[in-house]
Amino acid sequence: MKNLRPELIELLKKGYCTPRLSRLAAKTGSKATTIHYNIKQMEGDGIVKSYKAVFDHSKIEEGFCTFVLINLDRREYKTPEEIGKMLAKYQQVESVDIITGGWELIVKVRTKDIEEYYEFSKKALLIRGIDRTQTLSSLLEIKSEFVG
Amino acid sequence: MKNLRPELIELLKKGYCTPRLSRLAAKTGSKATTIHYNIKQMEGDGIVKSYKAVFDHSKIEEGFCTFVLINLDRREYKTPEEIGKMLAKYQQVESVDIITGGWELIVKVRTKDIEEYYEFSKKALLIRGIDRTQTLSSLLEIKSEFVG
DNA sequence: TAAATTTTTGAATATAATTCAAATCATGAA
DNA sequence: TTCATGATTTGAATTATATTCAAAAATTTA
Repeated sequence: MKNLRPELIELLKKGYCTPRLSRLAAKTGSKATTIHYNIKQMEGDGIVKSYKAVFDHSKIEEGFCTFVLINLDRREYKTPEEIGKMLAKYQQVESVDIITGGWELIVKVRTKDIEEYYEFSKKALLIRGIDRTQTLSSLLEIKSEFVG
Repeated sequence: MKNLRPELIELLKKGYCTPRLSRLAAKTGSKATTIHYNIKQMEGDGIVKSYKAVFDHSKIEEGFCTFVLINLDRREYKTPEEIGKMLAKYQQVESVDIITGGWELIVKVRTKDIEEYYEFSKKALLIRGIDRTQTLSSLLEIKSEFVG
């Protein structure tokens, strides 16, 4: 008998959820069929990309969160987009943005703890094309994607 | 006949979604009742906080994204937590973290455009307790919460 | 104003979630 | 190892919900 949680968490992070039409109908005062019609339309228009679960990061081995500011090495002629796409492949990386200001990239990383972050940084950040990085560790998440 | 989209978007941002047990069952090879049991358990343990929709920000008046690094004014004796909680109240603020490094706070902000960001910054960032801010505008979101 | 289009609705159907009792599996004490 | 206890999985029955579809209402266009 295997532990189903890890697999369920991975699937629910990406999708495998669906809107509750009847609840939305009750809340908005419309009929469920009307909600259905409107939501299918939003899905078709690409407004809604997916439905997913929001987790308590501290309870799924993602308790350590950092923002990494990245300066590229101009001599390597790598674009921010190329480097960004490489970083985006890591499952620890929650977001990657190309930015204006003193850095080319900002990356949000979630790991279990500082040790896992160290291992991540060695393989992901010590690469050709990245000149310098500045890691900002989150001490407290006051607000995050989920407001509840 | 009112446009239902704005209301639906607001509700779906926070919740009003539910896992698709039968799909998860098919995917994992377990029975739907087993998935049900396991997910209820995760909900009870506080691992799952909610189920929500993921939107294409560019299609819901949130096309402009910035990261704001904040230095507090020590003379005002406000804690990062106090200032952070004030900022968290704005609906344009996606996340607020207290961080280590050269700044006390990092805030992720989503607005329709640069004009709305300017209005936001005037009322949210020009307050007692905040000394200096550095705004990093996202030019391209290479990866964000949703991977698909 | 009429015609065409979009949106809402109700009724019928199809799917899926939930409940619950029984069976299976895992764990630890004797 | 065996037995007893608790946890997890399962199947059957029920309940709730989503989906389909044709018709009605509302809106837009000509």
